[in-house]
Amino acid sequence: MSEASPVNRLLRLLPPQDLQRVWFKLKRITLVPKQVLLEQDAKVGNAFFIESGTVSMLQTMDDGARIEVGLVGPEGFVGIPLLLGEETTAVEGMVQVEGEALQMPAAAFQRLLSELPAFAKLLLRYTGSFHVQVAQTAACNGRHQVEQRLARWLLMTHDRNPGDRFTMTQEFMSTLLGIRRPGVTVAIGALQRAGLVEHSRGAVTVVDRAGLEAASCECYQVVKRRFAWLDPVNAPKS
Amino acid sequence: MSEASPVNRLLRLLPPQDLQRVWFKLKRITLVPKQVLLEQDAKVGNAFFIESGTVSMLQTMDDGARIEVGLVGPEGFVGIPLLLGEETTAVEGMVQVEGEALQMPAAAFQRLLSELPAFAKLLLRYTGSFHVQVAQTAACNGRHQVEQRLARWLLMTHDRNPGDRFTMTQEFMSTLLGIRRPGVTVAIGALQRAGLVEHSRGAVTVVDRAGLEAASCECYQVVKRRFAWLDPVNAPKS
DNA sequence: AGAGAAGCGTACGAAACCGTACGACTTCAA
DNA sequence: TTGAAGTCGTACGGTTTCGTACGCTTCTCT
Repeated sequence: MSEASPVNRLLRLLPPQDLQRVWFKLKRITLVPKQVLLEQDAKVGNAFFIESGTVSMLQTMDDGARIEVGLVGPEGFVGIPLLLGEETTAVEGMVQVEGEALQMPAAAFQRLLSELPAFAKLLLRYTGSFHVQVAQTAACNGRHQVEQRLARWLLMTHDRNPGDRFTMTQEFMSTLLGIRRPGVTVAIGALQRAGLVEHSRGAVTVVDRAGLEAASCECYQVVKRRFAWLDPVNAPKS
Repeated sequence: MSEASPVNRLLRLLPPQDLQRVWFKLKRITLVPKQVLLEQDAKVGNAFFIESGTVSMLQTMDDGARIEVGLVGPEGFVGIPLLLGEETTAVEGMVQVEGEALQMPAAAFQRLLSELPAFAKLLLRYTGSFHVQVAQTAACNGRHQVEQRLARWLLMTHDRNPGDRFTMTQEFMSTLLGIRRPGVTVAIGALQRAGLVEHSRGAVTVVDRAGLEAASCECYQVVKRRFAWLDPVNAPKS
């Protein structure tokens, strides 16, 4: 890889000389939907800085049910266990929307962490924000209704991807939200009747973003504010 | 404080010379039920190493509803935002069961983190385990039933406190679980009829721990395994 | 073109849980 | 002692969500 010009927000916030050091160890890869970056209870072999697309962090239950506990896009990275000194991960990382990532082997990642304090500091701060996202999801799952949660999820996905249309089946959304597939049909139907989204076979389009924010629970805003520190300064969405 | 002899697992796992350094900055305080250690959206003034009792990490919703997203006892500390370089906390820390803690001012805490790599490494690893606890709670809140969740919560509290009896109103439990108060009456009644617990006005007693584990969801075991690395070697509960 | 698979809309009874209310009993302070 | 507040058991209708099933449409492969 020649010139250091990442899209990833964390990498862009690095001091230029640190970025050079980090850049040498990165390999650009393609993210394919349903691709598993972090396998549950397995060793973490790489860290991934997302360049485009989104990755879902999932818990798998004993009965095989899965549910999303966090979402990572170009604002973040996958591989928190490496940063915190854990051998394995309890949370699975699966690609949700196709894109690209910059991959770094675990050994190189950990060496750079100890050599570049700014790098470590940045990733730790991201970890804190991500932690809030997971905590808010826990609260949201406990108290809020399906329609609100779906609206929140659409907004989070919208924030992390260009354009307003996402390839996404109801089946997949139902898994991430931890609900029945027909539950998605009903909830998304309600959002569509309200003129907030449009959906067709295997895709959803955000039509009225402000309306969608009003339809979602406060959890969206709470988490967004926590991530505001790494937003591009002059690039609000739409 | 004279001799460095903490109960707290994190402090006990420190190298002796590091513990000496840390010990000087600690002040022993009493934890009173409902006391707030970390105020939501406020600056974090101190870190707290729990010596006895438990502290709930809570999210407060816009409608005033609260719900627990994590639980800290003598195995851990309160103040993760300080470790990760955040100014404020989005999660409230409130004492759930009375006890004691060792308190350290934020400035001293951060200085020691940079001077004692083993200290920082230990707390980061704890943060990883705690993160799993929150993620599992998110999944649990989304998929599991009230009775299972209550059983899990009783087990987590039991692990972190001596004896089998806890002072605890149904009202308080309902808040932590994010459910109605009569929901607790019903759920705890079912557990009592099954001979797993006994409850009277303002208190719950664990009677059949193994049975309670069977009645809870797998979330309990998943999280417990993640915290096993800091268990006392020869002190399994009951 | 035809068959199969994938994705979606809808329906229905059942279960879980909610919001609320009320009464009984206990504790505590005046 | 007596009132007030705290705590708990119970009940009831209403809402949300579940589990499941079925049929329609669209896509894909041969």
